[in-house]
Amino acid sequence: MTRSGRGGNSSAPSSKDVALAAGVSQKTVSRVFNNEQYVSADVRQRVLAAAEEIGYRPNNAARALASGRTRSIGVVTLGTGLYGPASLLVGIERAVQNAGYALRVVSTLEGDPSGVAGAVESLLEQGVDGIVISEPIDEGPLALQVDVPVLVFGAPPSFTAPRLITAGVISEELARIATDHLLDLGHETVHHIAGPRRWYAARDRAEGWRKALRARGAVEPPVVDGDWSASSGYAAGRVLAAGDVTAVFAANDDMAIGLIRALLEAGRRVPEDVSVVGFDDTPISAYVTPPLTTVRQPFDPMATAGLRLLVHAIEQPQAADLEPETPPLELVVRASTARFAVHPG
Amino acid sequence: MTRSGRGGNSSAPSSKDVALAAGVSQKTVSRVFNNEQYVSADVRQRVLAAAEEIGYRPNNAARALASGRTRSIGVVTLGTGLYGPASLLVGIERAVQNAGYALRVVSTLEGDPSGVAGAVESLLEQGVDGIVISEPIDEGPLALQVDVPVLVFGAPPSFTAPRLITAGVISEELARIATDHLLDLGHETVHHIAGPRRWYAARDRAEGWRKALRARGAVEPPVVDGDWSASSGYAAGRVLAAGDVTAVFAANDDMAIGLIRALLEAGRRVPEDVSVVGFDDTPISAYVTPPLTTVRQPFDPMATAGLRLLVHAIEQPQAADLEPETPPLELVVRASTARFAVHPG
DNA sequence: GTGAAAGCGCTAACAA
DNA sequence: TTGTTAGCGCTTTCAC
Repeated sequence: MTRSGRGGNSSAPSSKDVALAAGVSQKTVSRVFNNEQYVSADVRQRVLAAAEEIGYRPNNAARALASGRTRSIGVVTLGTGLYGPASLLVGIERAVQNAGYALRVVSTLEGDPSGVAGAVESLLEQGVDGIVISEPIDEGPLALQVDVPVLVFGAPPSFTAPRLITAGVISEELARIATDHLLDLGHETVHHIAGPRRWYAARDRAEGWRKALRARGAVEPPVVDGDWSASSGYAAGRVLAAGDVTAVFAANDDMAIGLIRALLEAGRRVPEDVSVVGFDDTPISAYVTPPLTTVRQPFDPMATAGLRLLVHAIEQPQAADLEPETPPLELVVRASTARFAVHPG
Repeated sequence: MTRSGRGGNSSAPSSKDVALAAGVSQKTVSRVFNNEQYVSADVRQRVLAAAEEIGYRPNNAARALASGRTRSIGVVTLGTGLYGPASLLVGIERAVQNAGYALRVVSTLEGDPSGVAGAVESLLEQGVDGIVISEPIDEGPLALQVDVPVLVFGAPPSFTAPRLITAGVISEELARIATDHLLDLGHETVHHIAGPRRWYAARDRAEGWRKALRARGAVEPPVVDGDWSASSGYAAGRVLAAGDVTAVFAANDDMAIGLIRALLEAGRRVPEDVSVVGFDDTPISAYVTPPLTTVRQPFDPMATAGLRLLVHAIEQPQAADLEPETPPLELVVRASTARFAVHPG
């Protein structure tokens, strides 16, 4: 057992080994692997060949320690498979990689005592150059003591951090569009099945719905609470089916699907008796019965746009923040909505 | 500007600063933060207080460099929002955190030239103690040169690595259960809408379906190819509706939903004319019309069980691998399947 | 129980 | 264009 006794696998070749094999200094190897200028093509070749030969792989921990930068971004996500958060995470993954950064993920189970603050702390320990908080929920005012930039999707008013960037605040706008669509079809008012109140995304949608109603002077029916699940949409549907409803805007497609099921079971036809609009445009929404009218969340553009701001803040700390761009908003009209007609019964 | 010029933020306190403040040696601070023994309660208190006071946070890069271990696990995932991969990722996230490790994620877009090998390489550079390959697709024989243990979900025969662990090989079994259910209902045979052939998960399901048919001596209709999307299920449904079908097993719920839509549009009733079974038990499957009979993929137990093996292999490199445990298999019977009856028409 | 010294593999600053 | 030197913040070894 002649291991070095020190860190890790004594056999993993270091840049020193490469230098030795290529007959150059260790610093030159470093230059080559960082694509610095002032390395002759010849030397670069030799170094690369030697590295390949002995199976050298740069050690990121050492690099991070020496440079103080990790070229990695941490994301705080919710530990749920919900379509929204999951899709946003996928978009963030892609965008982070495209920007040339590595991704570290910490998930905060809902109800987690340490919550977002704990997750951020853990990312900071791991070492990240920037942090993304995806789909935040309200856990009370939160002051983040961080010196890296923090990107939050959903502009929650109770977050503070020295270098806070917000992006993707379009739920409200989309909710207005959804509600307006129903109002435009002649419905006197629109009911709303909301997501959990602690979610900023749920609040934004409820707010957009409310504003659309007020703008038309429509009466504002009480919000029915859901938890994003189809099952909660179903429960809400049973409640709504008992009263008189002609139009419902559900805060996501899953709840819309549960709602439709409850409506059908109660003998209400969709869209003849009740029009339903969802939110997200999940891939199956076009194939349920009836195909669902919904608004599309542009997750990928949101992630790309947000990351652009974050990377800018990381790499140009002095510069002013970039202007956020607004991703395209889209209403997808399918068969779950129809013009309001006075009931024959 | 009196920055050290060296790595990172010169103001971030180090264990040396804590040592100074607490009047102990730097090594003692290290002991405290690693919960080593042989530190008096008194000293431990003082160190912790001092650390708190000056806002000390251990630096993981330095720790990794010195120890050769990162206490992090890397996962190679597909950059898709598909329910299966996304749910498995969520389970892995949770399991990794529970095991006290940090998570690094690299996604491989399908069609990515460097593919899994490139993703693994990038994780190795980042430094991980173990690697998880989630939902792999076949990119040809792949020999991973890695000295950390690698956990693969789905036991693909063409992966090799010095310390390979496989878990979650239950798709085939579940597919048999789904197919048997239809056969038990009296259907003479069962059609299959498969996922993309490059996915091991798709192959396993097709294989389970095939074995179930053979075990009963049922004729084996040609497989209809899908791509996991509801849209491809719909396309497959149009094809199937043209022939005579009484029972279909779709390789996931989304395709089943698309299929049902196509069937309904073609005037076939579900389940009266055609029975349909899906795969996954997505949260909405109970609320579509008709509610879908499906088999449940136990993602969380799969992730937990897999990670147990991986962490064991990381922490007890000498010991034999643990025995894999089989998560519970579950058929969820709802309203999309019915006993076969000779058509009145 | 505690501390001193060395060094993990790399980058930064400066020199040649 | 290349090399030398120092040192990032920690863990390891070994001495006390």
